[in-house]
Amino acid sequence: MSDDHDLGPLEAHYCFTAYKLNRAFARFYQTVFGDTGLTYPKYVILNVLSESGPLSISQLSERAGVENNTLSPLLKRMASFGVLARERDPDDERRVVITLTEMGRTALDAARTAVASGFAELGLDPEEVKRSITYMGHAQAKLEKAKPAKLTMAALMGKTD
Amino acid sequence: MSDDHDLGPLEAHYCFTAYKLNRAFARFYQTVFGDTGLTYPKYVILNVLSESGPLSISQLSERAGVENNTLSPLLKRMASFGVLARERDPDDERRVVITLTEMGRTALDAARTAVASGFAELGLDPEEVKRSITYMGHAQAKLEKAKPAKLTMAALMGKTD
DNA sequence: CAACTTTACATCGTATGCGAACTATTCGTT
DNA sequence: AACGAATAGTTCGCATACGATGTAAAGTTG
Repeated sequence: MSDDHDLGPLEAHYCFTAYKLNRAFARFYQTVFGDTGLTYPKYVILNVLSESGPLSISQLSERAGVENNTLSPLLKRMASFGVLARERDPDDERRVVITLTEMGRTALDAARTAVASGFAELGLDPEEVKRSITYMGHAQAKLEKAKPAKLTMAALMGKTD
Repeated sequence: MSDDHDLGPLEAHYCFTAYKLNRAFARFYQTVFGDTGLTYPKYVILNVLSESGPLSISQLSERAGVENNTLSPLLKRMASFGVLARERDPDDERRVVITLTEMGRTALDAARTAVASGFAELGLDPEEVKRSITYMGHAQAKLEKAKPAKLTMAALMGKTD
């Protein structure tokens, strides 16, 4: 959609811009990762594990910003691919500990190099990016605190009672 | 993930921030729309149709920023819900023309009111939002032009040949 | 007019995201 | 020791996103 269109308030436009930017990034990563089986969420997880060391699924959920119910199947696929290992914590069997494997480290190194190479050619303005990150962080914090009223089916249909 | 973590270059951080902001917005809309069956992509489509009048699927794809192969099933669901109508163009039977129904207009009005109400409570800084939109637009344009090299399976596995 | 190319849309297969509900384990209270 | 609450993770069902492929219709060329 051209930016001539007005989706309503400024927030709606902001949302739509974030929607398009997110998918532009998704496509960029999809192109870089090609047919390797790697995806952006998997890449994020590998990075988090590389920096933090082994984590429980809940900890990983928190650091990677991915829901538990998204992580469970995702981590199972990654484990069967061989980039990480899942193990029940013997001290607390509710927990599963996720550890990067050697193959995972190798894959991450290669992925990081490919991504960095692609980003180097983008030519983004570092000052704009830094400011944008800060502003987006503000917006995200406020959105997560919001408690908007729910639309009902009756209201959607224009029925008043 | 806390922003202490460094995903690598500034671009990677930017991507992760966009990823989280997009999902924060998605959740916000999901909360507002509740069990009505409405979703953010459907909301965008209704808005585009409301402002542009009837469009072909390709035109809608372009204005809503949604791929044709995502739109086809989406529009079928929306048509069976009753908010829009699909009709083959008699002049060019390759094309399907999408038209908002009266029910669609009513639903969109209600949705816009609910969304605006939720946004009104957010308290975002208008100047930050405007700048952010501009910067994100720049980034999106560059990402869409990028032609990054693809990672191969061999490179992922650390094999040199 | 036939053959080929292009365009528009649809389907397939697989990916993720998330609300809801479920199962298993641990912790706290009585 | 028994029971309920809380925690951790899993599964279900449905949503979207998109590369690849397929079908049908229109346009172009010789």
